[in-house]
Amino acid sequence: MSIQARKEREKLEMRTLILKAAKDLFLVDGFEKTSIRNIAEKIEYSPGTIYQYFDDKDDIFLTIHIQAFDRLMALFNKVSDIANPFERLREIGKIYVEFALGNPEMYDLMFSMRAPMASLQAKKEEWGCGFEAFDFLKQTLQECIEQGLIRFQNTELATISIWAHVHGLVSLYIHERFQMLPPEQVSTIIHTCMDNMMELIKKE
Amino acid sequence: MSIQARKEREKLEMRTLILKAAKDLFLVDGFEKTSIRNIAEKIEYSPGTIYQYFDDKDDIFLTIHIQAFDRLMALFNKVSDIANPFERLREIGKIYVEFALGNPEMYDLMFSMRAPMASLQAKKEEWGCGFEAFDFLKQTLQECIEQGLIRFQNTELATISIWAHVHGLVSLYIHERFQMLPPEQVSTIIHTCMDNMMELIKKE
DNA sequence: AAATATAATGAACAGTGTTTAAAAATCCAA
DNA sequence: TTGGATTTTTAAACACTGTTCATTATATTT
Repeated sequence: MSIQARKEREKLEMRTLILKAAKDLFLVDGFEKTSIRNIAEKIEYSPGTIYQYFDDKDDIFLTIHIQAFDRLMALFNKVSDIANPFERLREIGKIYVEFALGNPEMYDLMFSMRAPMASLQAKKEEWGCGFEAFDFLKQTLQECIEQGLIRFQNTELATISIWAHVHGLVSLYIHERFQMLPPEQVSTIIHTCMDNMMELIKKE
Repeated sequence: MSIQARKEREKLEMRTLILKAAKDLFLVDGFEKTSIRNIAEKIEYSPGTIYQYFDDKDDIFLTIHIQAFDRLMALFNKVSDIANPFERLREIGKIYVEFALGNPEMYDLMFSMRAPMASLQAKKEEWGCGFEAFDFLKQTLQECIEQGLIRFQNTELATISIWAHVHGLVSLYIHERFQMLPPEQVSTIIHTCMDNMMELIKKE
């Protein structure tokens, strides 16, 4: 069964090759402006070959989408051992903002892109990492509430509210909607907003 | 000068006709999936004609964009006479959420769409309504701070923070990122989050 | 009515995602 | 090692896209 093993390995290598090329192009030119022909050209294969390894363009997106959530989740896990949930929350926020600002196109793919979410619905079983990240935040806030550290009673409400707040900040920034502010200050303003939010939700 | 006046009127009517068709299609199928040929077909003209009235697809988008902000601003003006700035803020929030949830595609065009923002930059002088809406919120928060009604010191920070919070909520909803929640509850959860936020920022 | 100016058209260009029949490469058994 | 079966890659084709432009049709002015 050695030759079959190699075949499967080669198939996987090809998939990885396509994914890497696609991701590079998505992050530079965006999802819409990246064509299958662009990806094919980059890996020096014909466009048709790509359809041997992926159903369609959305399938490529979906796979990258899942990988991105795995990456974010890996970053979150680095602070999972912080005992104080409020301090853990602060670090989660920092990681989230850093991730978003450092990978704006990827963040967009993860939290804003509209089109391919429908096809993601279909393959829901493959997609668990998104909920995982949400639950990680939720768990931390649960502990915050239990220890009476934040001005919230309902865990789910707190999770959504805080996530929405941070998402709103980075989302408006990424989509260039802070044009009424001095461009060089925007990045620091986001961090000030984060600190401010932490103070706002802190009990006492 | 009557015939020239009529010509100008006809030109404007044609522009309006194109804009209405484009808007209808944008809101149903989205910006990317709507083609110039679709718009042309809807108004029963050839695709080339559209380029007699608009520079390109982005130009059509930009015009609709401006009109949408005018509409939002008109809604805001309805509550401008509420004396208590905190209550005015509450109503602004309601209007904003209602507008976003009632016109999700249009909201997307206004606050999330990435591509055509670049060409908007170029025609910055025509675009004042966006800043107007931002300033309206800012003015209200300024009054809130002056009267010691909210737990904020900095007006600009408060404006960005609150805007981001609400934008985050409606944005995640519109982009279908609340799939971990029971679908039928999502809408009410957003409103609960809004009430919660108002309580959170309220002083005392 | 003829000349001029304006507006609408449809074909053309270069691009898109995707499908498919044919060609090339690989594998396996004789 | 060779020949047949399988798999993989390819290029062409299909139906689209935004945009441009020479031609045609319409309307206005002389």
